[in-house]
Amino acid sequence: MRRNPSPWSLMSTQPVTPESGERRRDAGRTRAEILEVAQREFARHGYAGARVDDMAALMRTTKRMIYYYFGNKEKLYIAVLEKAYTEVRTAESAIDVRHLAPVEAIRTLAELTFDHHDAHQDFIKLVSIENIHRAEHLRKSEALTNLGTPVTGLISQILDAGRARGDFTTSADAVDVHMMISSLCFFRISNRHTFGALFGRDPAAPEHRDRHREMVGEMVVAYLTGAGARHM
Amino acid sequence: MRRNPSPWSLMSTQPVTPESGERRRDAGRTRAEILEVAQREFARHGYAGARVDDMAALMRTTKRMIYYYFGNKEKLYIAVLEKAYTEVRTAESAIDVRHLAPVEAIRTLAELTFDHHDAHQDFIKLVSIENIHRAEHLRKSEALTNLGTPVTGLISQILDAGRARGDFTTSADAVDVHMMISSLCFFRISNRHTFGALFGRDPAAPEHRDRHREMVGEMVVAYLTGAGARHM
DNA sequence: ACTGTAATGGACGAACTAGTACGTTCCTAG
DNA sequence: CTAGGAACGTACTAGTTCGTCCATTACAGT
Repeated sequence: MRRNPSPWSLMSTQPVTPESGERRRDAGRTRAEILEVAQREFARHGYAGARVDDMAALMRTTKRMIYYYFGNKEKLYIAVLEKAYTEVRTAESAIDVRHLAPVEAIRTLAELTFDHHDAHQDFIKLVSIENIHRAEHLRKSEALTNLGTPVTGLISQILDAGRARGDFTTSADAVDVHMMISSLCFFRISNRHTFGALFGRDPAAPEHRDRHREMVGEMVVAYLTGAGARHM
Repeated sequence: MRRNPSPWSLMSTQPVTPESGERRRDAGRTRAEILEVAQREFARHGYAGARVDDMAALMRTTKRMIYYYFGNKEKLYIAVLEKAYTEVRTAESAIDVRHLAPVEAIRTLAELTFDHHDAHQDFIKLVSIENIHRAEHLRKSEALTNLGTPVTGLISQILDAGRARGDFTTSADAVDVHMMISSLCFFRISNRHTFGALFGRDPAAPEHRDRHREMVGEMVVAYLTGAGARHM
């Protein structure tokens, strides 16, 4: 039942014996593989729908190891969430648009967010699943609740700079702007299946990506620069 | 274990004995109550997470009746989906913005969509759940796949009229515009829990509703009327 | 009243599923 | 080389969960 019988080398917690080929026992590799398979299975079937036995069958180790390293199904799920969120946050903090003028900075930020969502569809599924469960697992994780989000700070700076230059007319607040950008990037991935079934067009299909990316950037910029305003 | 032991009268398929008080046997009422409870439970726990036994405990009838009327869990779930989608589609087809000028028509459509999402959060959860399962149940329902969506036709008309008058500058297509509007309305409900946990603000809280409604309308109008354009 | 049938209830079973008891093997420190 | 613990595998269990069997009751038409 094992898959991928070919030799391979994944991350190892023990830097000793680096190039020595294959190890029979490698806690780091086993842990990593469990997390990898678990993420795929949870994303595919939801929390309750994912089966621990099925995960075990998809791994090069046994179910016993899942419980050895993670204790129970919920802790495994939380570990998957933590890993996924941490990766996302790492990528997010690498964004640097300080060298750009406010309008192009916010547009670039929106487009990078777009690309990031497009490239991490499993993560989006996990977030959707977590929302169905009212974020009860996310709230149990100190690692995640403490992990602040620097992106609103960045947006706040861009908005201030844009208002100072007179480019932005709205009094919009950073959290709201971030929410709008996320909305536009998230939906076309999260709802691609129902939307596709009802409208005959998979919104996450590659042929729409470039057009949608530009639309998202345009919408955000158009809103902030205040066209079509119904301001008093 | 029964709840609500008080007498009541819900919809009945048999119009005979209308005011005669209580009926012991009423297929219509039983069916309706099963669907009602099932919708709540599926929305709360997801498809796999919802328990048929739990539903039965929440009803004034027994689990046997669920299987008597719906056959199995999946068919019950599909019936819930069909009911929810049909209700939404009915409300949607009642929208009439033909008396408005294009700009205000699209803004009103966006705001009505916003209010509709805000008022039907259980439906949004069902859609999220269905997307986790790649819309496999939705696709099994002829009633749903045949049910075309008139909203894109409406948007198409508005876009044409707006372009004819020179109000709209974009070449945006109706399905894309509908997707953007849906994105903005859907996300703040579907992701309220994770977003709220990470940013300390529940985006679906009542105190943000009016501001967000206006933001959504503004974004759509601003985009279509083409402010901040990076057009070639 | 009477009878066929739709509607209903309760108890049960087979299969599944999270989690564990216990024994074994590999790796490394000393 | 050799403990001793970390890493691992097999087989199992206890509880859950979907679905069904069979008996029973209310209702409508005659």
